Amino acid sequence: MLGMALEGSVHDAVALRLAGADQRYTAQRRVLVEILGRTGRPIMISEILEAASGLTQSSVYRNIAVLIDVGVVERIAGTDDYGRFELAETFAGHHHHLVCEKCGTIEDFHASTKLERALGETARLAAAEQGYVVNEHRLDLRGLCLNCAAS
Amino acid sequence: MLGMALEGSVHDAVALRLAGADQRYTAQRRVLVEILGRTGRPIMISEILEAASGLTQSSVYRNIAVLIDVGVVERIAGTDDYGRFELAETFAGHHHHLVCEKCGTIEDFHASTKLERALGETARLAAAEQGYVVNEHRLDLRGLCLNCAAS
DNA sequence: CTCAGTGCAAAGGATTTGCATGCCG
DNA sequence: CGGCATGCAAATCCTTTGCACTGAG
Repeated sequence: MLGMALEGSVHDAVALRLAGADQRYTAQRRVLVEILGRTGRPIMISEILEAASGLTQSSVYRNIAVLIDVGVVERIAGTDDYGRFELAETFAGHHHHLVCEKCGTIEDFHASTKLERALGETARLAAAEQGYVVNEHRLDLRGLCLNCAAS
Repeated sequence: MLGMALEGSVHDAVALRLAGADQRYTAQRRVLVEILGRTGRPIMISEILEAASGLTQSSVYRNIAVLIDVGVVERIAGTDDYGRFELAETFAGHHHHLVCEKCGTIEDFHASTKLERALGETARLAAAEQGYVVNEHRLDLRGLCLNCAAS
């Protein structure tokens, strides 16, 4: 599983998005998408730098910014203030996060259809009540990951 | 409404928390609690400094840290990386956030009993499936605030 | 008196930007 | 060739910390 490449369709879709913004799908950007896609949880810049050698910190920041601009990557805020990044829901599918309050690690999880329905309804209600234009919802469950709960 | 003081019971409870940690409820800390309590949404340090004159930035950071330590204040992460702070749920009541994706402002809102029940159930399920110890849940609705939707 | 609390200035640390060079189209 | 992409280093900006002073108990 590890080391396996992402489906080509993902890269094609990303290339399309970049092309639409007159941006190139360079080797480094491809590596970033590959890493984020395989990891399956939001990761920090430092983790990206460890995952692949030969990447420069500033270029990673710049390329992540570009990928965010074209809607391929999303920035996730956890409990600490280290930025974490993952593929946007268009590519990774709709999901939510389990945030460890001790180590800050974030994992993905999928909610039940029932809950998603309730969330959608709430979004509509809140929008109606407060005049908000609600684009999406995010559910975070905070607690201790398997690792931190043990120690 | 604005300019109205918080109920004394809030200050009493805060004083108790601080005393439990051998900390004093100083004038400046009282001002912070007063501001956060009246604002009713998570605000940035800069907003706190504007809301009251005579506060020093470093002292505000330090006092906010103390209040977080004793569980009176919580740090909220939005879309930008400016830290935002509000009274903990023990004092402000359980609620969720409407996050404006344009200006970053965060507003509080309360969810229906039905949704809260569904959220609790989801937390239990996720905990069971992933071995997580879930302490709390957070629901963010992302979109545009009244102000930004207009412009 | 003693020690936490406060202010001011300097230090930290993640993130951003300027600039010269490299490389794709 | 032209312009975006990249590396390196310097600059930013929120936040934290060192240190001396003040004030409450």
